[in-house]
Amino acid sequence: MPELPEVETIVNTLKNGNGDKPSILAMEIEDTRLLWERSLAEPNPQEYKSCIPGQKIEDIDRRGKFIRFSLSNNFLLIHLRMSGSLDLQEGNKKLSKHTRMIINLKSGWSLVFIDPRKFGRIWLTSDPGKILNKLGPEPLDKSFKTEDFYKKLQGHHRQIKPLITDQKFLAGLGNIYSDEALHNAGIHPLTPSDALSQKQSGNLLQSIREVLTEGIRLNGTSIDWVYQGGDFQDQLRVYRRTGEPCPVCDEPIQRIVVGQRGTHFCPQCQPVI
DNA sequence: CACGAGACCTGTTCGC
DNA sequence: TGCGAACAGGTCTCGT
Repeated sequence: MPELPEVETIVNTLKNGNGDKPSILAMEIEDTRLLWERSLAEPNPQEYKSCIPGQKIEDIDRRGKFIRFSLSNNFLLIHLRMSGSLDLQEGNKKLSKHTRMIINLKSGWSLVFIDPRKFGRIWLTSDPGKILNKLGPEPLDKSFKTEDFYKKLQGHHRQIKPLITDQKFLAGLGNIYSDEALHNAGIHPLTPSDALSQKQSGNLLQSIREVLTEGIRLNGTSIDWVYQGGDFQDQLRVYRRTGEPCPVCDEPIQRIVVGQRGTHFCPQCQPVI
């Protein structure tokens, strides 16, 4: 489900609080419950349950689509994959049927991991780098330059869409924002990465940054039951708009499958190279 | 190396 | 209305 803007929104909400919900920072963990064991990637459930209590949540941040909680003694990483969500709830609230893990806090609040499709994963580790260091650069990192992006594109001969959604190549883009960025940049999703000019590469990186920044500003994209509270769905130009007129040229938006993902583009604005 | 297919899962929407 | 197919903000592993 969530891509970079949705994960960023979730992290900000937990960190700063939101209306009637407090910040989770500095809260101390009472205990944890694991309702679907396979959600836990590491360590084993017994070790997990014994290591968690008593630790304090000292910081929360995002790397790619991973959420990282810095605890007193180690780190909790959560990847929401397709359908995961995190919510800070009052301890006595009735649990959703799809709750997979709960962390009860001494404050009386509980951090609840809900994940209907069970694809999400949780790691408790003292070495988060072993997981996070595989990720490519952060697209919004200003030290990541256009020339770096161009060189990286030239280093592969791959279809551009699957390449920019490959987390080892670039961290954080998924199906929605890649389709939107490619449309914004006027690049066909099947274009070979090393066929892009310097100018096109620059346009693409700029488009990626624009859609992500706007996505974050609007708290992410809410297109169905999976993620609520965002407004970027109103800005979508091609994603899930098959047959609708392109907002730029009125040509009907087409849907094809690329790298096994539904892919939406305008045949007029995004010509095949 | 690049790419497609199949797995992992459950829920919603589409098409006849 | 009903029922199966298609589809869904992701990623891994295997075969070609």
